[in-house]
Amino acid sequence: MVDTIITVSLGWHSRVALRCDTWVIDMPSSPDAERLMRSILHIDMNAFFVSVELLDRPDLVGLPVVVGASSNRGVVAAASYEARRFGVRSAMSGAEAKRRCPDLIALPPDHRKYSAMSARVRDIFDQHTDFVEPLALDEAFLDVTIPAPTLDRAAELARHVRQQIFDELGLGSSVGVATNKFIAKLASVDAKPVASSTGVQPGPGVVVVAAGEEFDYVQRLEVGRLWGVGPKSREKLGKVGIRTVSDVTLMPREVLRSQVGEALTDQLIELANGRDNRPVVPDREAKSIGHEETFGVDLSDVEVLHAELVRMIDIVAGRVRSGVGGARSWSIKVRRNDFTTVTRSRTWGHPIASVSEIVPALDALLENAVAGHPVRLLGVSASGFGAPNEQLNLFSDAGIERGRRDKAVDDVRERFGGDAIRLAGSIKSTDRDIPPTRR
DNA sequence: TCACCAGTGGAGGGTTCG
DNA sequence: ATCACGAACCCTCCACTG
Repeated sequence: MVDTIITVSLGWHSRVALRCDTWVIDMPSSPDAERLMRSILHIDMNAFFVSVELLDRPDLVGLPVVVGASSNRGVVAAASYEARRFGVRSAMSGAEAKRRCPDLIALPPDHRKYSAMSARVRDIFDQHTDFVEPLALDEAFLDVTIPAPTLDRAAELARHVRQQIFDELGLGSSVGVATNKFIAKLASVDAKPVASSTGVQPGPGVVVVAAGEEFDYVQRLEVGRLWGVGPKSREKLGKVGIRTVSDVTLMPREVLRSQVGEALTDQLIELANGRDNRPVVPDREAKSIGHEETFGVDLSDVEVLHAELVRMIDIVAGRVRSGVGGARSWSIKVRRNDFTTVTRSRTWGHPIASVSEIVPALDALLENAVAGHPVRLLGVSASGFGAPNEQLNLFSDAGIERGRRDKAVDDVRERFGGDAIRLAGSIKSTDRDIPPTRR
């Protein structure tokens, strides 16, 4: 587990960092709490998608711009601060955004562009620490304890990184500095610009929550600000009179547990006291890979659904093969037109990724999941990754054929692009030259 | 035969987050 | 009835094992 051990001397005591795992502190004698302190940064890009687009469209700077929501069906993926003045928020429907701000400019999203820019931001982070944990394209945690053992030094570093991102990439960001992840993330919110109906205030850019002030910092916050408390849990907590973070610290453990369960209770108590000992984990590996789509119109035709299923399995299996190679568990997800959602899954004794092996199994689950209802959404996902067992294939001709075919498909796509080849099973009967088979 | 363990792993449903 | 998508994680039930 431990691939690198770094020891640094920090004055009269030393620290040992176990890479990819956790922090262990070499503690000589006195029970000085400060000794356990880490320097954590939460860096959040300001209106990231929009800001990236504006680099190519300087004419739009200062105007209300959103990415996404170009059709009335889509939602806002990111909004400029000028757009936020009108109450436009991310995840808002396009129709609603347009209603609040009639002059809104909506740009189509270009995910590849944002990924590329995100990688450049990441390069800057990497110059300052090995401990970078991305949360999304536009935000990350950095453990900078090694270059900046005090929060003052960390704040200095934060200002430097922020300046560097602006100078080299032309993008704005906000940084929270604290002794743990949770507090750092809260602080980065306070570091952001503020858009009100009167105008856009710049915001401090870097906000530090000093060591020892974590508890006071969170007490007055609304309970929904705690990580893991969404609308449902908020509702449950409200039933027992909990509205603020402070209420959580005053409530008996058992009451919390009865409302939100064991795991969340433990987490809430820690966070509500301003504590959070989760390490910054670099290079987190994906535990599942999936793909799902909501159809333009609800689908009822079994044959069409089958074709869609094959298409999605093909997409996911391709990604799985290009990763670890195979997955033991494969599941489908069906959302019916009445919004009920069901999942069905199957687990194999060994990892697989061969379409011809997966399709029949998931197809059998599909019928059961659909149960005659029109389908609004269909999804496929894989988990339990591992290398597929080649040995098994060697003993059967069919296995060898399977392996060869999937490999051939991957190769064609590699050279000629993802659309160059499709599986026959993913072609709807109406697309074919032959009439649909009767069922 | 019943009850109880404790642990493990699969299934299926659900919540949260960005 | 907040919309889409992708992922992580949690809870509960259940079967199996020793």
